[in-house]
Amino acid sequence: MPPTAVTARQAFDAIKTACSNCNLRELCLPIGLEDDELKRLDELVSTRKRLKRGEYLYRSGQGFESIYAIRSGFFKTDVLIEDGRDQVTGFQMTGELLGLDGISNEVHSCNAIALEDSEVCAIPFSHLEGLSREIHTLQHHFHKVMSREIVRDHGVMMLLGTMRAEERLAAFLLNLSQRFKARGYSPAEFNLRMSRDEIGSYLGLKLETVSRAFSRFQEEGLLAVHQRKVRILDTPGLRKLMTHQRG
Amino acid sequence: MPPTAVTARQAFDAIKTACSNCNLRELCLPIGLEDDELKRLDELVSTRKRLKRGEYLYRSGQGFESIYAIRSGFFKTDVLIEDGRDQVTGFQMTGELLGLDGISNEVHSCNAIALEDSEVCAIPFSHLEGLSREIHTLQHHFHKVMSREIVRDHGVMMLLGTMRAEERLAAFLLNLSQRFKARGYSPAEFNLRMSRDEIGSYLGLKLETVSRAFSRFQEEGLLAVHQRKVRILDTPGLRKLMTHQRG
DNA sequence: ACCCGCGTTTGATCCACGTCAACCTGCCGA
DNA sequence: TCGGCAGGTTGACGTGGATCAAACGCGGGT
Repeated sequence: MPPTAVTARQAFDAIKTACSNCNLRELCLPIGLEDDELKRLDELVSTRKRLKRGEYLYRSGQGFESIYAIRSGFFKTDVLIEDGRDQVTGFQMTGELLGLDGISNEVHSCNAIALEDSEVCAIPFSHLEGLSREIHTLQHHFHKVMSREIVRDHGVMMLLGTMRAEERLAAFLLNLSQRFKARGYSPAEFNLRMSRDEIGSYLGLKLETVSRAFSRFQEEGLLAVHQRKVRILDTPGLRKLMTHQRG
Repeated sequence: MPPTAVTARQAFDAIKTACSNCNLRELCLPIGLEDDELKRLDELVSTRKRLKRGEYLYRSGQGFESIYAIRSGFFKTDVLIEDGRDQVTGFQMTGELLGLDGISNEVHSCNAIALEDSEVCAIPFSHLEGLSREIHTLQHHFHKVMSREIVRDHGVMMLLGTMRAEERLAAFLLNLSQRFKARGYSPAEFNLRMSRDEIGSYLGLKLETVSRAFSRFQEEGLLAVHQRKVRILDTPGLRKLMTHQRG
């Protein structure tokens, strides 16, 4: 089948937003939907949006009307308060949803910023609610996604509340590793999309502490770091460090 | 209308679980429902359950099938990991929902423990999903509740990630105060239902640090504490301490 | 190829909170 | 009434991570 066999129609289909031909459908909202249900989901995922590195997808205080599924790229969400403090509340990658925080008050309660050039599908929330009233599977899956976010947050609370610096970083790296793996990338070698400062903010540490922890892991042969390039050499070692180290 | 005018039927109605005559209906799931919708919600809130102080409502790992609305009492939720660490992830009071964490994996991911004698309404989750497919208002309200939980968790992350001990305690007390107020109790004077250790776990501090912070607030005239009895004397002072104190 | 600037690394010092330990206090049961 | 004890307070001391400061090195622009 030579390239010339690609019709205009096919080219259009390939470009247009559609869950049914998105290779993330096993990762994203459509999980478990039947073909005909998937077609209906296509209808509501109307808008696709590209963002350059550093661009805001939404800002705290802005009106909420859509949630966003990440098609490609990498984001962070953060909260900031008047006195200048800010807390990175999460890093989101391909297939994950952004904007769930906005549902409660119809206003976004954090900022979402692209850490690399990215693309998202905007899903008007009222449409999603409408469709999930009709498609049980979609409804249930959406509830699971929200619940998973709550569970994840509890994990971060545990991390921030009880772990020491190196344990936090180990937990962070293992989590990233596992998520890259789930997306078909190497769990052992990846590029960090965020700065030491952003990692620090997420982990409740200063960038110097993060940097030192990286250096220490390297000394101990747990991983190889060079700037933002990380190669994990000893996953069990990291895991042990994360759970054990008490007293 | 003398007491004898209370019929058996009315007495029964007063006792039986029913959102439509629950005085929490403005606080709890039924918010915004029409009378006829409220009646339908009554049907699904089938079971009421009493718990004594210290009893578990559910445990981490247990199968999930219901969420719970607190009718009266006070709870904590916590997560614990093998090595003995535990993190209190929240304190819940009248009108709040418990169990949202269980939706994601059909298994509870934390423990819920009554901190005083309490009563909850069990809401079978599949029924709730069913009904919320029919009642838009209920669906939307439920989504808001879940989203609010996410936003709350972000607030705790901010607290754990960026605040110093006294700021954390101030934030905690102001939050409690505001929630008591919303329930018609005094925002200035209340009894803590939890120990210093539990507060510490929630705030990522040791009980000694919590105790010292209390003493310091007392010295500074911000509040009067005696054991678990707290009287807030200077709300603006606490608020200032919470947001300002940088450098 | 060079320079400039930001993100990162590394070192020296400081301090908030943790740790350890003693003591206090209100409560409950005998 | 008393004794025991769990929870809370207070003090002395240690330490992990923050802070301050300096130097490094990579990437982008000219």
